[in-house]
Amino acid sequence: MKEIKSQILSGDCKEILKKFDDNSIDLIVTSPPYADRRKNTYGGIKPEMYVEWFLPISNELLRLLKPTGTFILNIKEKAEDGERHTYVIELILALRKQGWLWTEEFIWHKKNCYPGKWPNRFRDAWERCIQFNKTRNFNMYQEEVMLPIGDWTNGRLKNLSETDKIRDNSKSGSGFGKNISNWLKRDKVYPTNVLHFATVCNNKNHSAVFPEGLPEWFIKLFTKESDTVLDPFMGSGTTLKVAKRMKRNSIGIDIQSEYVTMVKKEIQETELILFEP
Amino acid sequence: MKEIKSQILSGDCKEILKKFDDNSIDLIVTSPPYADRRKNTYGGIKPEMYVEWFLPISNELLRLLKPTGTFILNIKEKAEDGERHTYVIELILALRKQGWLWTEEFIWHKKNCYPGKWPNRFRDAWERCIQFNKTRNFNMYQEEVMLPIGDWTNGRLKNLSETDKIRDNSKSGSGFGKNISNWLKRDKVYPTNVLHFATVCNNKNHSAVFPEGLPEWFIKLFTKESDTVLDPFMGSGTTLKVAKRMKRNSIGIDIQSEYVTMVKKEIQETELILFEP
DNA sequence: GTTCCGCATGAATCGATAG
DNA sequence: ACTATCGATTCATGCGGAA
Repeated sequence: MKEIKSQILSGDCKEILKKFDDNSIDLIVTSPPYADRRKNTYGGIKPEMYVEWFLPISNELLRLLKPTGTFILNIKEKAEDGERHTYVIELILALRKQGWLWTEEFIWHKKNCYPGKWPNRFRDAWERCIQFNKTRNFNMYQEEVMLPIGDWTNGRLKNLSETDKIRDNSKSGSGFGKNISNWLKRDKVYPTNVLHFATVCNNKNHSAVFPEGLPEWFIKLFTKESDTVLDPFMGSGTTLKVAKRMKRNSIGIDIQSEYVTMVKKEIQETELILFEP
Repeated sequence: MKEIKSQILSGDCKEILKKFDDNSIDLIVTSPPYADRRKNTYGGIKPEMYVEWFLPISNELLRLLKPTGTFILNIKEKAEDGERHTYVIELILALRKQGWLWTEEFIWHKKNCYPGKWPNRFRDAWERCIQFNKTRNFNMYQEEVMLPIGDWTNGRLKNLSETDKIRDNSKSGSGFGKNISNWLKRDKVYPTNVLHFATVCNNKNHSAVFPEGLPEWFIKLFTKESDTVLDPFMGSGTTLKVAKRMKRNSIGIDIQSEYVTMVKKEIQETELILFEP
């Protein structure tokens, strides 16, 4: 059995990332601090400075990602003074200019979003999970994230006549009829680019920014066992915990030492459990 | 009873819009031709030219929208050569520069999205409904789009025992128990910025780009009766039909005269039905 | 009057082939 | 090399006729 390693490092990822080799990471899943002029965590990056602040970091990420690797950026712009900020879409443009390919934008639909009421807007129930790649030949293991097929098959495809099973696509060319018999055996479908996950609502002081299901989905989709996953803004370490459980090597970085201490402790506890008889 | 008017005009909206007065429209809901789509009907605007093509039109829209009005733009960028195009997010930036406020981005989750399979991406199941405003003091009638609350209340009511129902009935004598009627009153909740609508896929005549529920939702939310709704890219006229049914005045424009003829006919039929004894 | 079932269709995307 | 066309792939839904 190959050993799985979890590295947890304390400090500014802009500097720490420089220590890692070129083309060594299979997947980056991260949720960087959002621009916010009010809060003081991470020094409170101002919206106007966000792109400028992020580009040196993403430049390192581009260097150390494998050509077959993927970068998933979970982010959502804040509303301020009645408008959505533009720093996220400006960041997309800047990252493309930096050499990234903007492959896709997944929507994370937060089924139980934060409560609240405002006169000019409704509750924000979605975030962007933006997919960037270094090349067009990235790894994607689509079968790993297939879903149970919709209920419509129960009442519909259950009992097709023999003629339907034989029927080819001579009539319409719509394609549906061609391999109709395949559908009888099928019980799974590929997902879409809209992901439904409930938010985490724990009472701990260090709350996770996303539920475990979110990094788990991307780790399944873009890596295999023994691959290496990086989260340069580790926070409470959700990505790391999931990576470890799924037998992926992982690297987590955070500027706040209390997070680092906490995650190290939790990961060690996991190790103890894993090696118990 | 006030008369409700539906104006249906044929031609290039860039020119026709010039005829309308400043500050005369309460809501614009439209789905312009997407880049490189509908080549036969709109000539297929090249992605690189999209912003340039749209800005003169949006300039007119800005002029004729009331200060309290709202502009909803339904659009989605295509994937090409392995990447998402950037013209939509460039358009957002350009519209802000033109003077629009980017208030919100609603997600239309298409539950029955187009099928297909590719090695590098999943099916695209969402579109943007981008909200722009002229001022921060736009009208928003949030109560009009409240939703029945989810399983929580349903389950609660469903699980009430017979004795509970009888007991409550005996107290009030009004058919519904006091407690139950309280639950019913509280049976609504505000929606979020994620909208779930199936796409239109019937085997009827000209197909609509969005289901009636979509413009209906925005018309409820941003207008009241006798207000005026505009769709400069009318197409099969979904927005117009819904506006008429909801007693809003409406203006529809399309460059294709066959669409104009068709919608005119359908709207007239609606009138006949409305005025029948 | 329901329920069931056949059928067509949809702002899709990629890769190969042809001009 | 660059563009246009075509085939292959895939899934949830509304409509209408039948049971």
